[in-house]
Amino acid sequence: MSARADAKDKLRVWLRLLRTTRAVEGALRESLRTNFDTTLPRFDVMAALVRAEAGLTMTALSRQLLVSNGNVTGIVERLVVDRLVSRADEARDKRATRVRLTSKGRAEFATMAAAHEMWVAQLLDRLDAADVRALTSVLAKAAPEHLPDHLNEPEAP
Amino acid sequence: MSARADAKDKLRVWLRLLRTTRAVEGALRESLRTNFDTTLPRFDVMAALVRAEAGLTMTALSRQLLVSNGNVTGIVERLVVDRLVSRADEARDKRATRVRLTSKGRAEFATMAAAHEMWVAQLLDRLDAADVRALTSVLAKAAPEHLPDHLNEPEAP
DNA sequence: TGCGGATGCTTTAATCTTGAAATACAGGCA
DNA sequence: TGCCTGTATTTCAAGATTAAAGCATCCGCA
Repeated sequence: MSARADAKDKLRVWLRLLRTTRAVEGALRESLRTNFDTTLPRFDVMAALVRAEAGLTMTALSRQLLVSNGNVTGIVERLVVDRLVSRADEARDKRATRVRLTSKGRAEFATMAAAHEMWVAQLLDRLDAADVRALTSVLAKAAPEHLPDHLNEPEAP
Repeated sequence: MSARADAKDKLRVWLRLLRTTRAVEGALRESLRTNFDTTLPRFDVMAALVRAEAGLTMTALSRQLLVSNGNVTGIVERLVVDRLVSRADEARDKRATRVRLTSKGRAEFATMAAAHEMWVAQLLDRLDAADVRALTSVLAKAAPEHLPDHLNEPEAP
């Protein structure tokens, strides 16, 4: 196959990927809003934090979510106001802040996460196990780690 | 496989899908900014318009891009200021507006689209033809048309 | 004809998002 | 020690995004 045809096929599949992702994201956003009165970015931040018992720095958060540093500041700020996360000075590095889920945040996230998992399963209802495996393996090859430099996330310390 | 394990696998693959899409989108956004001093939403609107010789209404645009109607108003407004698209009253329906690429818009888009296609091909470099086919067929099953109602786009008149 | 619900669009407030600039601190090295 | 560069974070301006409200128009139907 010519490089030109290959590029066209990749463009087509990229557009399809983008469209599917947007549709699923939109459905999840709507569900989060109507059921829990919250937003996708807030959910994403809490999801990143729930696995980090000891909390994460702002930079670790922004790298994990692939969003800008300034963006995280605002989302965390609003979560702090709602007492869902807390901030504490990092002992070893006076520049850094350690962000953690509060117990309230942990409790609320648990409820939302269960619903979220169910919604995703419903949205991807038509995919069978083989589809999921195929998708997983293709995405592994195209994964962010293989993309240009500035998108790469340095390994944890 | 249990429904529960199935749900977990779907959640995992969804997170991977989201992350990959974000990484590619981020790279494309950066390339558009540094090379053409424009943004992804502007590019998306122009891409939707380039295939519609006769133009599109605001609603058709917002449905095609899966974004809200109010959002399109703002993006088109800025494109009009830059003389890349034009607005005209729709003859048959006084509520509607028909948006078109100007010749300047068409020319600028042609240049950007060529680069964009190349960038996408590079970003998806590691996928071979079989991967692209597999991805296409899986996404076809999970496509937006199969997602909840409010995400569906009614067929053209 | 005229009513009533539906549709197309814009506006608004709130949130999200980015990229760049500014501030503060860290760490290596002369 | 003192500087220089790099890192962590916040702030800012501009743009993007949504949901909801409001206005104008359309269309089916009594």
